[in-house]
Amino acid sequence: MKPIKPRAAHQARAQETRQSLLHAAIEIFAAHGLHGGSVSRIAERAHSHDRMIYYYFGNKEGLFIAALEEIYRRYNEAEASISLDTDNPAEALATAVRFFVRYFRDHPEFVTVLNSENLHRGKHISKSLRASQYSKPAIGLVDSALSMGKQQGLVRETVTSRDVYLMISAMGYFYQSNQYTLSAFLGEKLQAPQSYQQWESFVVDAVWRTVSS
Amino acid sequence: MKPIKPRAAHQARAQETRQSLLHAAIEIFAAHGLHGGSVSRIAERAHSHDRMIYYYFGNKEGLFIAALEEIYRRYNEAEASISLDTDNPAEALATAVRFFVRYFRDHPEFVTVLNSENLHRGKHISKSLRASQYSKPAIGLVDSALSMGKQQGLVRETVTSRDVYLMISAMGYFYQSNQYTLSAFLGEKLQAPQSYQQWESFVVDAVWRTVSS
Amino acid sequence: MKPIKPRAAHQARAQETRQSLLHAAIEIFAAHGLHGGSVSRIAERAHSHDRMIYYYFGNKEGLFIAALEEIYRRYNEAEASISLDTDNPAEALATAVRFFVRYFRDHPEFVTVLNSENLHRGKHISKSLRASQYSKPAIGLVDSALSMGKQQGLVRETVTSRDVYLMISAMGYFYQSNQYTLSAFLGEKLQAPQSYQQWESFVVDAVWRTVSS
Amino acid sequence: MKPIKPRAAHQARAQETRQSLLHAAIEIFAAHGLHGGSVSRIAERAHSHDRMIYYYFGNKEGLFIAALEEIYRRYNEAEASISLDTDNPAEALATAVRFFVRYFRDHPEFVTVLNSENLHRGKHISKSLRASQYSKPAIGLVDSALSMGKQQGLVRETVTSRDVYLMISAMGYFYQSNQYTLSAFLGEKLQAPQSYQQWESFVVDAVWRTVSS
DNA sequence: CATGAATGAGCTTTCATTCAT
DNA sequence: CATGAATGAAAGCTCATTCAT
Repeated sequence: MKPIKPRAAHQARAQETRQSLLHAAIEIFAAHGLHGGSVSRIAERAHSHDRMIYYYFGNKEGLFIAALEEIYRRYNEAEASISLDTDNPAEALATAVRFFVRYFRDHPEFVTVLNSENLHRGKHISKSLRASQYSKPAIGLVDSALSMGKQQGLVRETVTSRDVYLMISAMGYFYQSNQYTLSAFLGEKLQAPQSYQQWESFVVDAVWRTVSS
Repeated sequence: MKPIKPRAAHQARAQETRQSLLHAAIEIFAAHGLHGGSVSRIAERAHSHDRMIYYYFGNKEGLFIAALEEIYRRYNEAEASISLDTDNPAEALATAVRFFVRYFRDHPEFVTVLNSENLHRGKHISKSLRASQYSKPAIGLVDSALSMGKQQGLVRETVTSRDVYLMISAMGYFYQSNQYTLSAFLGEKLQAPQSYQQWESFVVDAVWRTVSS
Repeated sequence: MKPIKPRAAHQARAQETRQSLLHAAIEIFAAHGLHGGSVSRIAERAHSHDRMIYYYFGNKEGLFIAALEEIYRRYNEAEASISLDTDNPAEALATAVRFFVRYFRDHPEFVTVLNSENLHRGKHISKSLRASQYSKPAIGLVDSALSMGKQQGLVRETVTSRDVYLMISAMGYFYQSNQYTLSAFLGEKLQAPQSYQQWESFVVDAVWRTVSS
Repeated sequence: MKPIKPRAAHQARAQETRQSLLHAAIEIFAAHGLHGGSVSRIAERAHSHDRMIYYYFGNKEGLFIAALEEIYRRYNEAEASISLDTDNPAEALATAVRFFVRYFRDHPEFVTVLNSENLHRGKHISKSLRASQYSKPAIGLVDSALSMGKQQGLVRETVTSRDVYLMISAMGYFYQSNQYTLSAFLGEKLQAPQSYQQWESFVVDAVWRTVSS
């Protein structure tokens, strides 16, 4: 018999190392960007060594691409767990809006890592094969809510799910992404519960007013 | 008599050096972020020397703060040049929307530098005295359009200019800021004239539907 | 009966791995020197793994020693295949000269690996037991040609085979070894067929003029 | 008056730093090759810092190129100091031979650095503008001795100075360059005074026999 | 016989910054 | 007002090698 257990244990520890490096990378990249986050700090946070990053991901860029794929994977996973009220289009859309807005609020690493990627003009995501496949589900959520509304005659036929998805994302993402400059600019702490609550309601309302007939 | 002219010439040259360093800094910070942009590259692009950055701005942080103030100054300056149609609220608001959306599109350095600042949790803008004074005018533009609309009974009384300003900014800013990841995500080049045009129209429409009574 | 065949097959595969590592090592060391050639690149070229180098050769130094022995072995093997014209000393010497000059030209790995070894002051060859036994045959070739010539009264008695061997080696080796700096220095591509041909003829002539009475 | 002294002092110290780095580089590169010699060890030996190498030479490659130029410069300088006996061609040629053979013996750094360069296929020397101009003088020495001999009818007309220069260089260079492998191969310490003396005499003799009519 | 995982030292290079004039 | 020289820390990455199965 082959020594199946030892090897399995070996691989398990290896996966653990890889995963902890990846998680640490997401945290560090989220906090300091691609340039600001150093491989040694990532390795340190993962209780591993610089060398392992090169072992598992080739180089820093490979690690960043993996981090990018992972945050997209989580985003999709979270979105897949949402179930919409199939009878009430307005409520379904509101649910979708709340999901997106809250996701951006509760996952600042998603926001900052994407900003880093956009600073680099999407150079890494274009190298990723997996990342592209993550797009459809997200739009799908909005699409199903809109389709429902169109069937019931509550949503205008000319509205496209692409525009509405962008609208929702924009309003949720920007509020989180630019919270610091906006807070200074508006003289108001945007992350205060009251401020946030007002904004969420406003977005739900704005989206429905925009799409409804 | 004092040699007043020579000193003036001296100061003029000094201002010139300072300005070219500042402009170069904005370009470099916009392209590579705060960490990615090195002082030597900035000095090189300005056809000056590293040392001059310390001479005029103290350190890299001081230069970044100055850059931040400068892009806000330009933003305000541009906004001040807009005049709204005082009779037609819908058109006035549309004009404001187009101004913002286009400003973000045409000034990517504004977007990327602000993203950098937000990555650093607004650490620099809070140290700037000038930056805070730049907030009011921008909102003022939206505010005047909304006030006009409210007077004419075309805009709902409960709508706040803060929310509408955020809505417009979000939709214009996000489209530019996240263009690379969105393009990969949606499988569509967002900066293509057609795509952009559709988006601009959609934003104008969405804003009006949101605020109108 | 013992499973003799399987073991033989096993050993054959092992020898194969060892050999491919050794050949890869010679290529890499020849191209980049001892320091420039890394064990991982050698293993990669041999379609094997770093670990195998340690398995078969102990460490990088052991591999280099083995490579050194191997190129000497080949050198000797090639020399053993030469048969000289026993009647004509001049022609015999010319044949020997051509063999050496061409060997260095056609086996640049011999030249560069030896240079590497000399850079390290012969540290490895002194550890090799086999290498020392490879010396006699090479000189023997020159020696037999000279002896023949002396018997026939065509070669001066005071000439030693050691000096002539060095002379031939020097002229053949240096031309190959220093081809790049010489080409730059002389403004002439030494490896061009014409240049090379002229040189070979010159060496044949020079050697005979030097030894003949 | 301008502060000419301070600046001069400044520049003097700077030149000193640059020179000590260059000299250290030649020693280290000579001892360990391009790859084997690390910038930190070079800086250390020069009582300076790594950073200064990049300040003065751009990168390691630039330093190596400068080192290459320097050893060629010295080689030329030494050659320029030789004066040949204008009446006696045989003695003039012997003087030239002795100069070259002894130069290679006494300047092993010239030999090993050139070997390093040839290992890298002349990639650096081709980037150097100065190096190419150093070629003519060296050949000139041989050329003048041969011309003299031809005028006096002592040297064959068909002999070219290129071939003779190569012959002399080869025999002097190879003896030094390959001393360690040759010593192991021949079972004789080549750098022992007796061995060396015999070789020098042999080369002087061989060259004259080769060129004389 | 073979291999995936891990290690620590070292590499070349770039960084923001200060010194001395 | 300006500059060349110098600095130390840290960056990303590769190295030869060993461990545990």
